[in-house]
Amino acid sequence: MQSYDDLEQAISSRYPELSRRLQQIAHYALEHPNDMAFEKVATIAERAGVQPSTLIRFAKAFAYSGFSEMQQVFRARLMETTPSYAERLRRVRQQQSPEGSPDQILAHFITAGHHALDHLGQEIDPEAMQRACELLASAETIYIVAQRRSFPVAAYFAYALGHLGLHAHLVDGMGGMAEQQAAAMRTDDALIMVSFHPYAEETQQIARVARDRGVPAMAITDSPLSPICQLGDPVFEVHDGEVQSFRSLTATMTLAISLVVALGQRLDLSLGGAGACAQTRETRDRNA
Amino acid sequence: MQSYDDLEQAISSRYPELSRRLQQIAHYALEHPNDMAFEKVATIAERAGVQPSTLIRFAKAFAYSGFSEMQQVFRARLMETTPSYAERLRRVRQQQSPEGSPDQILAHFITAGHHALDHLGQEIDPEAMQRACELLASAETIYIVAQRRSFPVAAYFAYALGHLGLHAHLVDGMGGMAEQQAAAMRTDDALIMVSFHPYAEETQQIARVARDRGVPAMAITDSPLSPICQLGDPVFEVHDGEVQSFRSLTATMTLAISLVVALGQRLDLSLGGAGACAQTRETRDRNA
DNA sequence: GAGCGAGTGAAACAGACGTTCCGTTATCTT
DNA sequence: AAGATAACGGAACGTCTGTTTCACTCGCTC
Repeated sequence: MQSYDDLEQAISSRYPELSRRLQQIAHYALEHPNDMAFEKVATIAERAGVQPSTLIRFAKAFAYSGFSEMQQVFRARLMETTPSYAERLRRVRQQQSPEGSPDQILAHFITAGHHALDHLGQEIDPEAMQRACELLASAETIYIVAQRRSFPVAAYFAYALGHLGLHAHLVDGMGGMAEQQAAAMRTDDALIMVSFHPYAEETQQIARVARDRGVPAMAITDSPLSPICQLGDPVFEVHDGEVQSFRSLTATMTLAISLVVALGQRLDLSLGGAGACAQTRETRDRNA
Repeated sequence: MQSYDDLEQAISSRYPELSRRLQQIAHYALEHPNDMAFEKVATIAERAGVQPSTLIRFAKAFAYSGFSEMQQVFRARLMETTPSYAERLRRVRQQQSPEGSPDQILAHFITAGHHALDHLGQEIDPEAMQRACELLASAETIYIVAQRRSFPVAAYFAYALGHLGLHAHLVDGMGGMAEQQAAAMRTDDALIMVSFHPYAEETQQIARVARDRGVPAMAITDSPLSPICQLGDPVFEVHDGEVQSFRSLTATMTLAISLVVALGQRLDLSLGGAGACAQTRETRDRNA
């Protein structure tokens, strides 16, 4: 029982057979693992509303020699993955521009990526994701438009949606035919727009075409002031790290894959179980 | 001096004026903050090679009432951002397949992204990044090849390298002309290959052409068993999260942007200061 | 309802801990 | 070179901590 995972599981599973006071401690331990790691027995006992001796009984009930030995497990939990992550976040907060050797630059973007992912989780509206899934699930054909720096995201959408067996059409503007490609959109289709500052004109153009033709459109962008904000619904605002105009697409790509997988699950469910599952597996083998 | 950031900065800045033993402790404290948070005075003293009393002198030198008070700062550091992040990582380790509502799926990929970034930092060889930069810096034209799921990475490379003012050529195989496009490669060019399981045949084909023609080639792939491992140098092995065959490109894209920025910095340096800087800024404004 | 056993609370104990103190050593000044 | 000052090592001290012990209570069984 040296890992916290094991201990946590043991506490959970043996909870019912514990005595009342021991349950009280189990409750407190799982809810305040930080206290368990740092505080003295007396402090924890007081906060949990038990006697210090009961804490030792608790530890012994889980085969530790005493409380101190159990406390080591709670401390190890804080040491395992944490320090490097928190450490690096701290660095980036202080030093904004990446400098030095290539691996220092890599370390910088890794940290910036962590940051972006954290924010992504906090800022995305669950209800908007739900709406986006429904929008895409009911579309006959899905058009995707994104230029320049956003283009890799579009390429990813096109590839992944194709894998779900959906009709996905990448409006790449090849041969200057973007608007002609977009002109084929119908009201039972859907459009995915991705655009970041300074917002390529071509993308806005197609967004307006979609609005005029009544084609439902969702958007991924970087600011509520973005011109495509009024042209899409739902709109996802993503804040990726940016350095010297080079935007890391970490958060954006994560949002993209999440949408695709959520959509895939929704389609599986609506088709119902086994058959759909087989279809997914069949699709899977065509990967590159 | 209640935040770890302040303490760290104070230790760094006052380091020169400290006595020899106190410097010894300063060194140890910054390198082993975990020990400082958890271990007893005697343990830390032994590991740092000083007497316990010296540790108290150290703490008092930074205006703490004693060692214990200073230790609280090191402990607080571990509590601040940690639990949620480590907690989520733990969940993902247990539950591999994402299920549930769209935002739960998003949360899953966010955590997987954190994971992938952590590993990226540990696994990438700094020396290989250095070599890759030199390779790309000295190339006349940079060719990029990647198919299907890897294609978004190639698109990103092509866009970003173009922004550095380099000749970047995306071998997209349009119209089945991939090999003809590749045939233009010369020995003073360079090739970037990106390929993940199951390794598109077209990419391997072009990799062989490059080898036969003596064109230096770097590779990003997902396994040492990948067929392009022997065809490239340096080779970067990246382990992105994968769910139901949908590969999150988080780590790969982070590596890509890092390479590009490191390369950009190298070019700036070799061109020398102001002029190159202005060029970068000029390029910046053309972004989309 | 009496006897039994596990569970619990509170105080006592032994050991460890952080801290202080003082003799010694090193470093810089005059 | 000698003194003065700061730094240091190591032992001693008093406190605090984890643990143990034991008396007591509660809940069950016969």
